[in-house]
Amino acid sequence: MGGELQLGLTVVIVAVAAGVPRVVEVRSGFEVPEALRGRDLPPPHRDALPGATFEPGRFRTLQEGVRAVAEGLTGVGLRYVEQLYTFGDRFRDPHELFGGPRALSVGYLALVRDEPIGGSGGAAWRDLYDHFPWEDWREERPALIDSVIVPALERWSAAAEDPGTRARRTERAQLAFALDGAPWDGERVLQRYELLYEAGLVVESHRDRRLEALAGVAGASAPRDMPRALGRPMARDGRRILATALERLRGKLKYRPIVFELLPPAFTLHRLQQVVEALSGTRLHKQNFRRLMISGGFVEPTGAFENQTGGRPAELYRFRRQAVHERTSTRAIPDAEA
Amino acid sequence: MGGELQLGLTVVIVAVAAGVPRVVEVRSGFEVPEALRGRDLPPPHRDALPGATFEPGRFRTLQEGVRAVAEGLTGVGLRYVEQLYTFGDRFRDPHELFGGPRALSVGYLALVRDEPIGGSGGAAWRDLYDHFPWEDWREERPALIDSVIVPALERWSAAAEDPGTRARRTERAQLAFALDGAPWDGERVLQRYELLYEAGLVVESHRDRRLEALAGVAGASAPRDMPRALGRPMARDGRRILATALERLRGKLKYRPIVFELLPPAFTLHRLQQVVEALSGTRLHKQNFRRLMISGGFVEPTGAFENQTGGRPAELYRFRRQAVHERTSTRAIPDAEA
DNA sequence: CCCATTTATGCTCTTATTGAGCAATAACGC
DNA sequence: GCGTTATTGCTCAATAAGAGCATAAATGGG
Repeated sequence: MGGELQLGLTVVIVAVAAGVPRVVEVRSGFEVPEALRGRDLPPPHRDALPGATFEPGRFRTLQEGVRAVAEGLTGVGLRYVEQLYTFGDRFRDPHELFGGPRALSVGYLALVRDEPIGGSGGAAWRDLYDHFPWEDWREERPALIDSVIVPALERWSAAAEDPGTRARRTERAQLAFALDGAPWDGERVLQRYELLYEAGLVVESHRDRRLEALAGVAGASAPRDMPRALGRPMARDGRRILATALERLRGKLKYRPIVFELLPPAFTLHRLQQVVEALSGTRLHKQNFRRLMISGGFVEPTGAFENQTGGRPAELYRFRRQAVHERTSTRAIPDAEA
Repeated sequence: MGGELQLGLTVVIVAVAAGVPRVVEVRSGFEVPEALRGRDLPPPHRDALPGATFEPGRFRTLQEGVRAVAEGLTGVGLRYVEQLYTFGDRFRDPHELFGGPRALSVGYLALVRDEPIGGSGGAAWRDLYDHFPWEDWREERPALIDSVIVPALERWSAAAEDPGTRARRTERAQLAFALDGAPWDGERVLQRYELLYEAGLVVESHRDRRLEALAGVAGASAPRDMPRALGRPMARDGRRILATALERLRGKLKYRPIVFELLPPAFTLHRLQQVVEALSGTRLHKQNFRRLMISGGFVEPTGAFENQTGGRPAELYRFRRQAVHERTSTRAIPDAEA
């Protein structure tokens, strides 16, 4: 009852450039299996997260493997690395459908400073919110929530035969997208992605169902309707891993001073706030943000000033590493504005 | 450069019985390798966490595998399952030292109600704090911290030749055990265990170094001194996984209503508080705890009463599942008493 | 039956945190 | 000089949270 097993490492490498949260991506190496050439295959998605098969003999720890993969690919030094989750659902890699080994992957989150990618592997930065347009609330409530998501989720709920299922779907939709008047919870990134996946609102869901049908998985049938697909898709379960990373990042931001790993040694408080906002996807109250950073002991002034601000020059601050210890209050960033 | 790879699942199954937090353990199946019979091997530790090799063909998800392992072994239904971490450090399984495959394991946390174990696999409950006596602050600051840990950590710091290392060790010790007057942080369970491991205060650290020396790992030498060992050891990296589980559990307790998975459908507020205290390892202010539970909407009265309390009868409450949604305030339990 | 004991429950008081906004400061370009 | 832009300082109110006092409702011993 064994079957083959393959363990991969996948890294979500995040930086923030001028208010844009970005992720390192590579071209997907997916190849259409021999037996299916010419058939009605879904087009392979080209964006993929960088990763590699874990070589047991080569690294003492998984994290060493991650660093080697990521730094080799991008030439950028990882300033923070954290294990996210191990993704092991069957068929997460389409090759499994055609006799390939069961492919598990350990996902990692890595933070880097905003630097150009030096590697030669065809890696490039991309705006994180290209994949999750509904997650960026900095300007305003994203329009596609009301114009596309809500109606589609309502149709999806209504489509369930069983009233119990119907109620559960409605409730999940309300919870994930704060439709019941509750405030938006920026952290539920994965919950939202999975809901959209199940409701058939992201292309991957159709791709996977079609592949399963082609591979002859019991009970699988190619979906007929193809509603408007949301966000830029990724190969395999890349977007699920990315959603996990964003969720973790948003959560951690709140009580651990990890933003600073994304910034140069000296920065203005405005720049710092911009980075936080880019990742949390919300706007913050400027004065309160400053108060928390300073009185919380996270930063200290350098004495130097930045005068390209367009207004009054802003003082440059540096991160106080000791702040990690003092930890008087737990919070590391304030709540979003109402 | 491949080498073999083996993926295991390991489960930390937690319940609370009458104020005692307990974990399911099995007898370790470690066997002394042929080549080393009769040599000066460290005695194998008998307590082990339940687990099994993951069979790729058999389960659709890792979590299904975990449920099968855990419920098959104990006969107890898992009420909550969460992936913890994937442990992949080289030599976490001693067999690797003697030519065995690289053994990774995906660790899971599972919560169950306090029930007798029905399985036939030799599984049994054990007090969690047998393994971490320094983590239980319910009665008072554990005496062994001042009598054993602090002096030993001071010796360990002083033993470093390099002044930088010395300073770093001192700082880590202060941070982990709150020696600088900072309040005890119950969540740093893993940090503390790893510190004690590095400082040679838990037997596993000596065991591992002896094994590595026997297996001829470069740079490894059997330790000479054997200071007082703290807490009950476990096979392999069981205690590291257990520490990870306790840390996660303590953290999650604070902002997610998962305590209720450990309780019967109806319970007194006192019982609820006991369970939280057992896991957090601290005492809570009774009135404030009640206030938070009730005003936070986590519980509602059933109307029935419990009169075996020894004093005034206590009302029985039940968990309000909807509380998960309302989530007005984030907190799910108050801070510890000062 | 009264009373000490025990545990549950209700309520107040004080302080710290935090959301929100007003106002002043210090640069720039015309 | 003056409008513009952005930084910085400060106040105020609402809320959450820590701590303790007081009362209620059971038990058991004299």
